[in-house]
Amino acid sequence: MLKRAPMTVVVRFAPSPTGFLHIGGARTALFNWLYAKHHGGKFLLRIEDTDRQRSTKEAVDAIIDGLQWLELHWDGDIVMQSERAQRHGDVARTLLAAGDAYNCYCTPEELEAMRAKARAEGRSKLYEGTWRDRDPREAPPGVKPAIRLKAPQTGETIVHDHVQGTVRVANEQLDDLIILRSDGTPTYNFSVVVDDHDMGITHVVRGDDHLNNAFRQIQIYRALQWKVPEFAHVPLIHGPDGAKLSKRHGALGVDAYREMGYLPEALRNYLLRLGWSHGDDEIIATAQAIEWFDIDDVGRAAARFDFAKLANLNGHYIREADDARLLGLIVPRLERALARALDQADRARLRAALPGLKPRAKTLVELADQARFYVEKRPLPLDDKAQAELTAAARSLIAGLMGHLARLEWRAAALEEAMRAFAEERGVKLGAVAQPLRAALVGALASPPIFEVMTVLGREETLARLADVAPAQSAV
RNA sequence: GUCCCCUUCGUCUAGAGGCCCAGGACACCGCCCUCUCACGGCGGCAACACCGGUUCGAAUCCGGUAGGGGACGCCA
Repeated sequence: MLKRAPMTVVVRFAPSPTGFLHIGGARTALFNWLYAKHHGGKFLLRIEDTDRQRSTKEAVDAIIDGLQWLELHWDGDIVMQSERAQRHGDVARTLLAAGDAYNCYCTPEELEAMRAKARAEGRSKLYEGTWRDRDPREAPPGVKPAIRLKAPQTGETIVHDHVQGTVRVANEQLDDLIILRSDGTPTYNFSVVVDDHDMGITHVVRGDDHLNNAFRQIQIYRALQWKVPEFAHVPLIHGPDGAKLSKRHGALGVDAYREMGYLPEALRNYLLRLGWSHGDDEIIATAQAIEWFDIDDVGRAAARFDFAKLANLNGHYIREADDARLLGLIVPRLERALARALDQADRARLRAALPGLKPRAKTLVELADQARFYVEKRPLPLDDKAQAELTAAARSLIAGLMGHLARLEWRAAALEEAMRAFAEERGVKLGAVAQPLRAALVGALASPPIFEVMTVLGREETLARLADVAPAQSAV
């Protein structure tokens, strides 16, 4: 007996380029990618651009950029569905020749009437099979026919779905779908089947808005006598209010998340946990996800998008991120904000400041924002609270401090020791010294530890910033 | 309207008949740490949609109800 070689998994992500790569699509891509990696299979990319009206080059680029940013790399060349129209037409005509499909000469008006009638009668089958058995010689002259599949009229079509379970529908609910339009172009459901077959797709993992399409597609596979692939229809992502995700709540392109300062690994981790879990684990590195992921474990219910949780995860990954990498990510943001290029000294200072900045930011936007004071040119802008903190008393206290600072060894520990001594000498708490210093050095009342700030800033810059707020010479 | 799917804390989820008067995480609220803000630690609030049934026993199985979602194109 012939032993079949273990099936190699081949999956695909097949977006239609009518907009950016949105977050739901990103998750579908992630699940496909993880499934392929887990099984040592292939992850292919196919662009479904058969709708020439709505497909754009920009959208194709956005999808490619998005996948690359998320580090979801595909295998082989990108398949452009539009380039396969000839093949689709050939297969459709094969079906026609074999009698498994037929020409339909109905006009749009006739179809519209049928639809209205079906709805009025509470039927889901819209096309009545008018031309299914009618003699083609009765075809009205001058009307170009569309080709319809001669779908089974009895029995049922069953999908053994890896996520949804066994779903069945009576064939009498389904009508004869068009596979080739009257202009000769293939329809979506037909192109998908031909392409998935030709690409050797073993597992179709996609959004569950396609579950209904699976029935039609299976009928096509059967008519063609092709092996039906495995299916896994993953639930859609909803907005915070439970309604379909809209732009307002996060149906943004992944490029928007990048702009908002999220790290790709954080987004991957977040998207992974939306609808899938591994016990109580929350922080799951990609390598670990590849090891654990199985499409059968994806839940069937739609999940709501939650920015707070994404932010929390992002904070975690920022803390874990390499300083050099973060520096590279925030420099362009700072240069934009400051409207000037950062030099080596600026970069060195930021690099030194990063360990203290990291635990305080949830996004790169926050990180850059909080790092800004380190490279701001004097005189440092002070926010309202810092302004209020710098009372006359606080300013003269700073003036009194400057003399000490000029002589100190410039190390955080030594600075702290000296400040504590200074505070004690004056009979005040350390905070009474630290907060005015922070106001003057940072321009705000929240920052990394003030002695660390002073160390990173250096003696010269520190004293200069203090001098900027200290009362003129004679003050004590 | 028709077909299909879904329903555990506010949110993401664990849970596959007794381990659960339901566990974790985020968010929120306290406390601790502390020069501020974070991080971190500790603690708290908070859910099995509803109604029947099966069973000695149900979040887990079955049926119904309600609510939500998706699909119904010569769009993809």
